[in-house]
Amino acid sequence: MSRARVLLLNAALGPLDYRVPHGMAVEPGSIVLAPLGPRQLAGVVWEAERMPSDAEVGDNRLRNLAAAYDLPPVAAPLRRLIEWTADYYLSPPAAVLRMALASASALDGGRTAIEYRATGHVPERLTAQRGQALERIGERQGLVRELAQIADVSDGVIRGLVKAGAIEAVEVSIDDPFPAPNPDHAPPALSASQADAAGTIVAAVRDGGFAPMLLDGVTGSGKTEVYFEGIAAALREGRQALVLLPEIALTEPFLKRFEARFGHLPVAWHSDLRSTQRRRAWRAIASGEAKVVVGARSALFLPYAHLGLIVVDEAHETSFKQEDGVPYHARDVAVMRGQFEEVPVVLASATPAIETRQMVEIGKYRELKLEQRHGGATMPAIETVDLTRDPPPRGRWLAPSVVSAMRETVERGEQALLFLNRRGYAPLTLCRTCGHRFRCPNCTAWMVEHRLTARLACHHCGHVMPPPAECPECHEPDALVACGPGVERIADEVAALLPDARVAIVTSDTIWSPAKAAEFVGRMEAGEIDVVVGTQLVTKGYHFPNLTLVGVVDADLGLQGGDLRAAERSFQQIAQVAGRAGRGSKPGRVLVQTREPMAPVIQALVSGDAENFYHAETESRREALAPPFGRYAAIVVSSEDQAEATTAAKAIGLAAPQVEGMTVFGPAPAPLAMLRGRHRQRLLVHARRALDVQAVMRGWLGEVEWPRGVRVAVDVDPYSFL
DNA sequence: TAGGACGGTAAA
DNA sequence: TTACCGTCCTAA
Repeated sequence: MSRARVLLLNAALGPLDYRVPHGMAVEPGSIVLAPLGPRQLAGVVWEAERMPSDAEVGDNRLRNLAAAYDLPPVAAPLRRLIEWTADYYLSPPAAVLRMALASASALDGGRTAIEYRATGHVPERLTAQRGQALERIGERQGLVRELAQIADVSDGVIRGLVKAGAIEAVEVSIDDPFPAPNPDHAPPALSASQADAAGTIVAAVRDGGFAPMLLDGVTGSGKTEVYFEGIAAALREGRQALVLLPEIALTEPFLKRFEARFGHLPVAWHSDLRSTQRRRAWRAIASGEAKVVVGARSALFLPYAHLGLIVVDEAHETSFKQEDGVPYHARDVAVMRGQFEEVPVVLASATPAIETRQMVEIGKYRELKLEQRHGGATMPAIETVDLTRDPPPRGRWLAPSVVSAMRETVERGEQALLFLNRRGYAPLTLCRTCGHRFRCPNCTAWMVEHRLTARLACHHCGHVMPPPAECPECHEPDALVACGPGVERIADEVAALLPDARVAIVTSDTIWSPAKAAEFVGRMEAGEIDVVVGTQLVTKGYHFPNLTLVGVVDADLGLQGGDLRAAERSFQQIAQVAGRAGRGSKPGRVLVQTREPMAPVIQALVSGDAENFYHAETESRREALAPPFGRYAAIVVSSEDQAEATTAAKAIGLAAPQVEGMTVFGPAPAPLAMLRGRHRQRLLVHARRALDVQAVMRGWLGEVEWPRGVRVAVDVDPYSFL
């Protein structure tokens, strides 16, 4: 009897055994439909020996598989990746599998229509009309109505011929195919160092095999053109290429550049796709028809038919770390996928993460360096503006020197960008009379005022309320004041200072779709915007030749909170936003407002001596055995009931095993002690590199029980300590 | 006694 | 996760 172990799309369940009915052929990787209780669920056949199940189920208790989908099986490298990801991030394999089978409707088939064509069989009763129809239709194929028109007979005649067996129905796909990008459409003229780097990537793609590379080039050095050559090589080899971008807002400029280079658009994959687009893209990826896929991190787990290259652009971006569901880091998983698929992986960044630099250092990744900006552009000069010496007037946030630089820039007909990583108008609303602060009822967070949409909003749970007319505590009217700046408030300030300047606000509130991003890019390029005020959304990817001034409104913002990566992240963010300046023929200037101009991060930016800063950061991490020299894992215990969360967290803490090389801190209230109505306690686990911390934690958490309302989430390699 | 809320458990 | 079952409670 033939049995199959199936991993179903049900995160709560391990693999289950089924009987394979007669006439059904399955192999490891086959996508199947299996009965589960009263329902049917999709799943994938797995090697039984790799997916141990708790107890063997006797043959007599097995149920038959309901169906095998007519789809290519999930290939072994992807199955290994799913196992690895589940194992490393302590997540259910089924939850990872769900990301691979991303679209339930994709399994059921593409959009089809029924067309008809002649079979060659001559019907018994061959009337004049039937004869005419068959003669005129010949080899042609089409809908009943179309054939009737061609033959100049009524629909009935055609239907009669179908019944008589002279014409047959065929199911055809009516999804338009994705046109294949052409590697020879418009090859670029590369600089010597670009050509060098491109040559290495091309060779790696041609040779095949796992080859992790860091493409480390200053902002504006033309990294995209370089890895495009790798994509061209993959296309010539008849293989697929995957490009991961950190934000869907960045896909738009990418698509334009891609189309200019390859003549056609790549296939886009992101959370904003409509279900029909998603289904079509998934099927094209699985069949191999989709040659180049550009997408957000979720594109990483798709079942590529012949993958030849993976590119992670802006690889230092923290948005590659997924925070909910399976908490994986797309940059790290991309490298693992490259290893299992045996294909090169290019991590592109102007400001690589310390983890990535360390891999270069120990010789695991090859480094491709681009030291110069492309096309003769120079790196912008970075200057500090000491807010303690050159302070803005009361109630304003732009220092006089920044204002005059901005004025000059706009008067020259050039564009300026002000960067502040704070959405909305003001981060806190306060009652001047009684001191009441507006806080979110569900989270440990202030309600942020948004004037554009006229409401207060919580940035963590989405709770909104209308702007209050009076203080809810003391009922004093006109006593409420907005505290601190957000991008909207800076935009107001710019409008007051330069009344004629055209100001655009760029945040996830205004750029929430690729279409919106395209519109913004278009207005920027057409010169319809003088000053952009934006959050981290504008720090990367964009290329505006006429943008010559960048102002960083608050460089100290990112250094708060004592996060282990705070200094590194500040450096990356400011270096990236500075990199938007002077990308064309005109030189760029960057003004960084800070209260601590002597802080190492700021000094590193101003002096351009990043190496020293990185070296110091790396050494302090090494000393603290912080990543990548050691590992952290966070255990977040949450419940709607505060006492329940605390009790469960304590129980987990008490059950912590004594293991050499592992230290457990906490429990303590998590940094956001309340989030979306759930009280949160956190334990932080630190482990030496060599320790199999996942195995220890599996054993540990497997022993502890907690009540139904308590959720325990493990985050391996957490990014937000905040 | 019907019906609903809740908790426990099986699903192959 | 979802479905189902038993228990307990309340309303009628």
